[in-house]
Amino acid sequence: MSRRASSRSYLDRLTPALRETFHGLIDWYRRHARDLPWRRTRDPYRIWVAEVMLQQTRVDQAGPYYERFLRAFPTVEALAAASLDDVLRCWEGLGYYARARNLHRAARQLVAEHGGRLPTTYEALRRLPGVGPYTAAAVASIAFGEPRAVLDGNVIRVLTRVLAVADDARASATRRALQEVADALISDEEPGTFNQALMELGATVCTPVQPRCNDCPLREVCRARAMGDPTAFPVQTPRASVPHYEVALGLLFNEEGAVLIQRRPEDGLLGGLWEFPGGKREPGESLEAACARELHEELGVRVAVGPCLATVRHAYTHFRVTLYAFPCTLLEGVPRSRAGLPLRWVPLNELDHYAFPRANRRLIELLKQRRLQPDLFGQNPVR
DNA sequence: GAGACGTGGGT
DNA sequence: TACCCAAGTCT
Repeated sequence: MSRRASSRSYLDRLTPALRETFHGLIDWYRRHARDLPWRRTRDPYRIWVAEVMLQQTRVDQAGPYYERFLRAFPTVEALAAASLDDVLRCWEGLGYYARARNLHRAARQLVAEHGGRLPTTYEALRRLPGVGPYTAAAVASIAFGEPRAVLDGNVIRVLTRVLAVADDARASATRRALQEVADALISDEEPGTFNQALMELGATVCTPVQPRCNDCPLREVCRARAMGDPTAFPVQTPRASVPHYEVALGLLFNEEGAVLIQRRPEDGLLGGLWEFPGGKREPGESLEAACARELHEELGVRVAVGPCLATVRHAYTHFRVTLYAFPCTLLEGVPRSRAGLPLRWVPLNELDHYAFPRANRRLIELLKQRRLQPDLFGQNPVR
């Protein structure tokens, strides 16, 4: 079963009949393609934005963001001229915020060095921050007609099923061999359409669960279907379970009723987004103590911690958190970020002007609902 | 190469 | 509830 990684290949499974059937995907696509916003444009910038938004993101979720983002930043120049905060605010809720930071950085790079135009080749696109093999192939083929095969989750699923690939689909040797197959199949006349056809098939017919094999144009040549259980492919190793953290957040109000927020470092998790100060509870520590300790460590102040006002649970990719929000009263000191992060006092009705992580935003919504019960805030009036 | 990096929907 | 995962990229 296992071969030397350097020699792994599935090209010998590409029979003439199978190649012919794959070629028919372009016609299938013309009849079944969904009408999606980014399929109505030839503008390379718009196609680029769409492909970045679609990384690890469902079409239904990206759709509204795509429209809104391009209204706000209709051109490379407009995106380059915007502040990162404005870009992140537009991206809030879409996740993987490095995509927005890289898009912004790449736009500035293009304006500074490339006349604000997108590169027209795979190799040149690949050099832009946030543009990996998938995005470079997608933009090069769809916007510029370059025959470069995309290999995304959809294509991997379709190919491993049709060819009954029993190797771990996440292994790099398998990826390379599948890329080789996709390169061998792609249409030289309509590479962009072929790429989208293969992805569309994976997204709408050859789905992870309950694939619609009876509607599949590849059903006659699909080895997985012949074997009886298409969902046995792609073969992947199960993920490890994720840790769960408890995080105490401090709601520190000033005399005007504004609350203190701080901006996260621009690299790493949720980079560049704003949040309430706080941090993880340590073993044997109460949540209230964790809140006071974190505010002391981060802001150099001593606070009295009131009763918990709200909790939010949230699942990230590789861990899980529960947020606990505590109203805090300043006892000693003036808040200053020890890490040199930007701090700001913000009236509750202006929190919408800042990009927050989803879990923080849900917390804000809960607190707004309780504005009519000022006693909940104890000695910290909301108004 | 393995792990970091978000979020929402489906089962 | 808990787990899976979706048009990936970076380090």
